[in-house]
Amino acid sequence: MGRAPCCDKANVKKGPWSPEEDTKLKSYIEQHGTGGNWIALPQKIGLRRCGKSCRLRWLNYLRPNIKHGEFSEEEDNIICSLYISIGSRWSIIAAQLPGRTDNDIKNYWNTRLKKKLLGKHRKAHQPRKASSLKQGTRKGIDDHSLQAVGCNANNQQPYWPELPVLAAPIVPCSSQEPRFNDHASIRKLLMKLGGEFSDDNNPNLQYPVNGISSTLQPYLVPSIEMVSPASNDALNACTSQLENNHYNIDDQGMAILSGFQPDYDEMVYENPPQRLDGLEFLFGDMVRNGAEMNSTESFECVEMSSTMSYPPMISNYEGVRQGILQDLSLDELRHGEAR
DNA sequence: AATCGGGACAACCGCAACCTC
DNA sequence: CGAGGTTGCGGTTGTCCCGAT
Repeated sequence: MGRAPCCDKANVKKGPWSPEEDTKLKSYIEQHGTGGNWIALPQKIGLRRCGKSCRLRWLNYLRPNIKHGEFSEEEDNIICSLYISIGSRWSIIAAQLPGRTDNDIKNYWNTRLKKKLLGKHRKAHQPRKASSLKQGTRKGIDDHSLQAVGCNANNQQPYWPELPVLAAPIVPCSSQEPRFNDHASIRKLLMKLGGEFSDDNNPNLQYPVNGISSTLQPYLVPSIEMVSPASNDALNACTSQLENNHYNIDDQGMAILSGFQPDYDEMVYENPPQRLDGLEFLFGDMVRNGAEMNSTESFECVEMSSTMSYPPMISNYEGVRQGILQDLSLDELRHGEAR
C-alpha cells in the first residue's frame, strides 16, 4: 500500500507564488503562527497550496530576517569548510549562517561555489598539464594528484592563510586501510588554491572562523597553526618516519595514531560525504591511492608528510568528538551513516 | 529582432525520521 | 509496539533572465 499523498494534488496550485499568496501566508503566520500543522494551514487560509509548499515558502522566503543576495567571503569560507567536513548537510551548514536557508546555500554551492572551486582547481592544473603529459601519466593517477602533492621534498610549504583545514577528515583509520591521506588530499586542493579560494586574498581572516558555533569550531583547524609547539617533537618523529619510509606508514607510524575509539573512526571514515558532484578531489583520491599506490608511487606523499600533523589532531580528538556529539546528535550521525 | 544556451534561483519530489495515538 | 500522519532534508527539476550569436 502506497503512502497517502500529503495533499490533494489535483486541487493544489503549483509553481511560483503570487504576491497575494505570499501576503496571505505571511500575515496569517505572523498573527497565528503555523499552528503546528503545515498540512492544515493552507486550508485555514484558503490557499490552494500544498502544506509542504507553504512551509518551504515561509522558511525560504517569507520568514523574517532572511538574508538574500551576495554571499560574503567569510560565508564562502564557512560553507566550504563545513562542506568538506560534513558534506551536503545543508541544514547544519545553514544553521551556522544566520539568515541563510539551506536551500539558498545549496543553490549557491551548486551554481557558484562549486564552480568557483572547480575553476580554480582546473586553473591550477592547466599550466603544468603539458609537462605532465610529456612525462606520461601513470595509469590510475591523474595529473591532478601528481601536481597536487608535488614531488619535491624541498617544496616550500605554501602559505595558505585563508581556508581552515578540517580536523575530522584527518582522524586516522586503521593501518589496514590506507585511507589516511584524504585529509592530505583536501589540503592538496586547498594548498593548490594557495589561499586564492576567495578572489581577493584576505590575510586578515581570523580563526576561529567567525560565525561558526563554538562546538563546530573543532572541525576547523587553521592550517598554519596545525603544529603546536608542544607536539613538535612527536610530530617531527612521525614526520621523519614518514619521510624515511616515503610515506609507507608502518606500525611505528600507526602506533601514534592508535587509541582512537573505533566508533569514531568508523563515523569519519565509513561515512564520507557521498555525493561529491565531481568534487571528489576535495575529499582526496584516497581510494585510488589506497588501491593503486605502489612503492614507485610513494614518492608522491613525501611532501605531504611534512604537512600532516597527527599529534595535534590526536590531542584535539576529544574536543572534536565532543563538538560533533553536541552539534550532530547521535541520531544525526546514524542518519549520516545510513546515507 | 529573434533565437539559443547557460546561469541562477525558486519550487517540487521523494524519502526517512519523528511524532502521536 | 505499530500504524498513520507530519516534518525535515537533500536532490532534482522547472522557469526566468540575460548575454551571445
